[in-house]
Amino acid sequence: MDSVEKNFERTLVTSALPYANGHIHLGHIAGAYLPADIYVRYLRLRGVKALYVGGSDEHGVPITLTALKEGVTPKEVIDRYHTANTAAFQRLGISYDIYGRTSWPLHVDTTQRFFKALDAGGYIHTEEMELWYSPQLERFLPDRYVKGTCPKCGYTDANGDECERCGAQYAAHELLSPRANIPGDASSPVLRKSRHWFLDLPKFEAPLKAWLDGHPEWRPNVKGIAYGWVNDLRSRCITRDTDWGVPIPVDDPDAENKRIYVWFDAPIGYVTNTRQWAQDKLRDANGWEIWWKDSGTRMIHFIGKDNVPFHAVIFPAMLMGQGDYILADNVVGNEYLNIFNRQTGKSEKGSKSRGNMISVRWAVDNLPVDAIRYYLCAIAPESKDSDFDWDEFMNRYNGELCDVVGNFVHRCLTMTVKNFAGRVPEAGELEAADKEMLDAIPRQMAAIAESLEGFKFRQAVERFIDLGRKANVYFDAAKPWVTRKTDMARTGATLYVCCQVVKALCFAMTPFMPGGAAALAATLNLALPNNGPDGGEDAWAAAVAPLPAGSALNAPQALFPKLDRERIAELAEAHRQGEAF
RNA sequence: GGCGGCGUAGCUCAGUUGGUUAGAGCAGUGGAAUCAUAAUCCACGUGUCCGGGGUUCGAAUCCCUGCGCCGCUACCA
Repeated sequence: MDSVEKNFERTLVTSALPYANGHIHLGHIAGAYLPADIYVRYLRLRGVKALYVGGSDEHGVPITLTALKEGVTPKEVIDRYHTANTAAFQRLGISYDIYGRTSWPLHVDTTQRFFKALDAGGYIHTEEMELWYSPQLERFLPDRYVKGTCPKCGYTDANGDECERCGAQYAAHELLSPRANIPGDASSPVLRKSRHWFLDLPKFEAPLKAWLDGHPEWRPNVKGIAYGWVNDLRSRCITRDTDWGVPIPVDDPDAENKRIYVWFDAPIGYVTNTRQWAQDKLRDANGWEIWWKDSGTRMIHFIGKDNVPFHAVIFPAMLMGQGDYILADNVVGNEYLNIFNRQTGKSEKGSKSRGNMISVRWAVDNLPVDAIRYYLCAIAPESKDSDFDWDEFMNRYNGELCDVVGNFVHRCLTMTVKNFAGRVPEAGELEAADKEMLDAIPRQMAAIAESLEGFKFRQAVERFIDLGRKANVYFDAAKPWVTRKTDMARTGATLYVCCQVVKALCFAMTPFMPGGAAALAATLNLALPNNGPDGGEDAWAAAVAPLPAGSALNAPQALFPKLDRERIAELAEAHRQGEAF
């Protein structure tokens, strides 16, 4: 909590912009979205000024190829997925302050400003390249859309510039028997010359190293990948032969049929969307600048590991080239969530061709949101890949969230409401065990906060469950159902203490399970704060203040209904049949 | 090939800057309890800390090396 409050006045949180060429799935959520959302919800509870920015990434060649295949316009493709993904995030409770689009007109301006500043700084030059061109489609093809025979080992399914089998890398013209890797394109691609714009990454080597050296606290996987790049920087092509993207802001006929590379403009989308937010919400065209240019802003990127080079090397270099932008304080890169296949006993990478993806829209149609959030947080792939497994999903949700925490809350509130007329009892005389339990509350809350602030979400949710475990032990030892028969004052003391735990649990669960938290807050007649980017009261700190004796309680309901084994088996089977997308 | 991450109990994983008999949850066995969402609590662990070598009074932790899994390798977004 120190680093959040001591050094920074506000926190800007971003989640990677999902590509608007498909539905988001649980793998995306576990890595880049749920941890970010939990973090932001925590900051808001603490009253920290926090802005959470996301949006759709809507440019690039793959979208145009999807449009081509379906016989629709690229605009129709991005509208479809932007709408679907916006709804999916909303239903899962991913609480963006703004979920924007790189197709917004404002984004052309932001992107071109970035490009021009880099150009003016001498960080951009042009080079002539030889690229694959499809005579049939009359367009250039990125390497991923060209296959052929490896010149080194003869593998017939080699990529355009690299062989998956023998690992060889080669120039485009060395590939044998090139063919387009696009359904419906039977032509043989040919090489054509094309002039492109390059970002001079080597010029940023020293500042990038200094910046990375200043952040030893980052996750090892992120630092490893970032240093790997920074120790061998090369210029990077930032334009493409396509008409779907931001026009290159140069006065040059060669730029006419080209656009800025989608990977250059995607992270700039964070800036655009902040600008749009300031315009819409603050009605202040300059209101975004404090979030990007003031040293009091702490910027945190949440991404999957595939995104590390862009967020820990390229985008920071682009920001450095602007002159007046801040850099990220942390890049929280996650590994991947795989799918565990019970039939084979093996972990599988999620892929469309395998049909083993679980889309968010399918998940929220069939499962409680809190259950999804709980499980995905509990297995977040923070240091290595993890597996989604149906049996584990049910066992952990039922056995931990429902049985340990949910049931504790329920047994405590039920007894209290029945025996004390729906009010928190008087504390009366507290014994050693009571005081110990009360003392454990702030201790455990601090431990959860420490985990969250260190981006250790699995640990945080585990510590949350631990508070429930401690409470059950206390409850069992105090035996209020026994003392009730002989000593109502003692029973009242026990339940008073338990009610304090329940209140803390309510606040502690808010970032992870906002649905359950809202239901519990209603039962306790507590108001959870609704802080926004302007910050507010530190409700997390207030969570450990006691719920006064006499406070009215409503009849409790099960916060987290248990999942039915047969229903889960049905869903697992549907998933196995490829119906979960 | 180069680079990075990971390898700890049947399973999933924790193990700060090297320090007493290496921990938790789940599963399993036995017991207690009956307030509660048939939910809880207590007891029970002979683990080659992936193998090998080294540094050290002392290594799961640091160094070297081998093996295994995963990923990246710059035109996949």
